[in-house]
Amino acid sequence: MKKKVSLKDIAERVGVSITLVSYVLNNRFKDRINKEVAQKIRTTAEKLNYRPNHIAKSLKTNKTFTLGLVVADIANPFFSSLARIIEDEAEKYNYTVIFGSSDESAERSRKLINIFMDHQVDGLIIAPAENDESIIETLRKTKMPFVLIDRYFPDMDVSYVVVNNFEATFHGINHLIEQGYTRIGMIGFKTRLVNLKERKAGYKAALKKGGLTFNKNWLKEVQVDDPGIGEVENAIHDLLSLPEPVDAIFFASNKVSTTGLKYINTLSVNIPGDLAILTFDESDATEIFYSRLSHIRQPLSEMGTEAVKILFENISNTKKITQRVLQAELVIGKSTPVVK
Amino acid sequence: MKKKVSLKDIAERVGVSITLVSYVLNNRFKDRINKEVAQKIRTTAEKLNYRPNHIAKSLKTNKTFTLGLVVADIANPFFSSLARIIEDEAEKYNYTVIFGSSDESAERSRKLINIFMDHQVDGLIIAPAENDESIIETLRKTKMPFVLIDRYFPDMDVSYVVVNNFEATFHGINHLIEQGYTRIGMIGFKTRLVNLKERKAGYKAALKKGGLTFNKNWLKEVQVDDPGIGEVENAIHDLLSLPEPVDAIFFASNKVSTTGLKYINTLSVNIPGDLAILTFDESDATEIFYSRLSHIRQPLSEMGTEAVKILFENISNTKKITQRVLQAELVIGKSTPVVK
DNA sequence: TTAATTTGTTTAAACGTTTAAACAAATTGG
DNA sequence: CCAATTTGTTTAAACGTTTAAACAAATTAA
Repeated sequence: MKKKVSLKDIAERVGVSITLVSYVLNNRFKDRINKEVAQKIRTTAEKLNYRPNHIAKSLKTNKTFTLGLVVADIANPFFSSLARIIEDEAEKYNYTVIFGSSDESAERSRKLINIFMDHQVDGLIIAPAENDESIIETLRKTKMPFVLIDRYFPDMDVSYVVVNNFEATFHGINHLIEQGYTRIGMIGFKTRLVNLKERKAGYKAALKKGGLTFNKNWLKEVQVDDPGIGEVENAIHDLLSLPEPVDAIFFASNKVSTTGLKYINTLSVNIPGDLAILTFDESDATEIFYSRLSHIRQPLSEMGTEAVKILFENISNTKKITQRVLQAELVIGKSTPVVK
Repeated sequence: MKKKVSLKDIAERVGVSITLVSYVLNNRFKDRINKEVAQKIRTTAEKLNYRPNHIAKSLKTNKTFTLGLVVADIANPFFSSLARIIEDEAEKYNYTVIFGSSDESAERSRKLINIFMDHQVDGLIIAPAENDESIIETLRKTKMPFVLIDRYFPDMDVSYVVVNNFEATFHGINHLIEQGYTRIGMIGFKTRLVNLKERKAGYKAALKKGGLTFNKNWLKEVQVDDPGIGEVENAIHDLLSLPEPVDAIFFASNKVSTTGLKYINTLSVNIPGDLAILTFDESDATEIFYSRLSHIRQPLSEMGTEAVKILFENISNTKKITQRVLQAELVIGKSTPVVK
């Protein structure tokens, strides 16, 4: 097929100026423009199958109707579900989403953010990685609107949407204690990411409040990035091999819970008889693992829509900072029954 | 912070023409250009924190270094894993990916493809929906390079990367028969999508070859798009309530297997004692379901890299059509033991 | 009847790049 | 020493839009 048709082609065909064609197709000055000419322009545009060149438009208007999404890993169901919600929400504003996975690396984050800015996105939604403070800080000094999601930096004055990790975990662990568990292990992450640190803090606080003294052998921390073959497996093994093995395990995210559960499947451990399970995040695992798992459910849908909403407020109103902490909810399944 | 810096700003600062700045920063004519001037340009670019305006560049060069990815649903782990692979692969070519979910609707497919083309993407990777023939056919007549993935249209002369659905399923069902199962149910889809029809055909062919006469009560077909609340659950219920219940179920995709397994969990059916399970696609469920599931594994990584490779061949060489059928592999787990 | 206004359309510049072509100055060749 | 070449740089047009401003013709007002 032939060349792409431009306003010029239509203009020539109809015998008018490019400007007029532009006005008609953008419905501007409709009270001024001759109805018949307008109609003719419209029909030839249709006939020639005209599609506006978004790039040219963007160059002039400085709006690309594109937004950049930086997540840790789009293959992680947590982020892909979020991505889907963001996609749908963005579509309502006629926006398209370009995405990238940082793999929890600050270097990759920076690279992605730069690339997206080079592409002149109108805004960014970012799940920042561990050492992204400086990147985000530079971004803040820029006129580029953005919202952090899932993770944030406590005393940085930027928009974000996160959940109440501390309280949610606190409640979760508290639930375990109330059910009668007394040796509660946790598999978390070796990281400075606040959302994950809050989960750790919530765990410890709940133990304390429940009158259980924290035993450092109960807390296992793995790498956030590069999974580390067998790290989770070893952690579980260790927790179960203690002189007094744990009677419950709290998985701090879907990532560890998924690998963890796979491993537990290979052991002859009876859930929840021998071991109770509580996990942060919902996933297929939550329902498929043979006893329905008790878990802490993040309001994904709300997170996504809020993030987009805040971003667009930021895009139009500029520099309005909104920080939202949503409530994660404890869903009690069958993996944490009352201890007999 | 201030305005974005452009080539013009650098040019003015250094006291040279915009052209020269462009040449230097793009490393063109390096043998001609005065080393010191070049250096000065580079350092001021650095100092001003110059970032090229990709949009302006694209307008001139007609390349956006962006590609569009259309999947059924980015939240489906099958597609998000694929997306991740495509992302990584595209990055090697310095490409960014914009994505959209069609929800198996032709109308949405068309819309997404149009949007992506308006954004002047350099190419498209598309998992087409059920009635996308005409859209793809129009696309074919265009100069836009594209590759279909996962699904294709048998006698359309376009590039694609798919798997051998028929044979893979045939082998899978054959395995069940060899293990001694004689009443094998299938939960598939009510659809015209070839990849799924091939799975059905493979199922039937294997039954026939195995000397089992196909019983139409064994085959349940659900909607591909709009899941239909309880459809899968009812199907399973029916299969197990037959006068002679099935002794094995083949799930035709991760989508049905995930919901199916969740439901089976709520029943008092013993897997694999009462019921063997075979599923197409790998997912967390495959390993987490308490007996490791036998399944048919699609070579996701190969699919993604091949698709990108073919797309880029198409982008540079133009109109070279490549059709790749990759081999899906039967992974024998513990859900399909020999019948005693 | 002429000035002011309205109507319908065009001109021209701009957005930030790329790139072919032009050009002046310096260098080389014969 | 002059012509030809090389070196280093600039001019100008272009990509496909948008948009302020200009404009000519028709209409209205006084």
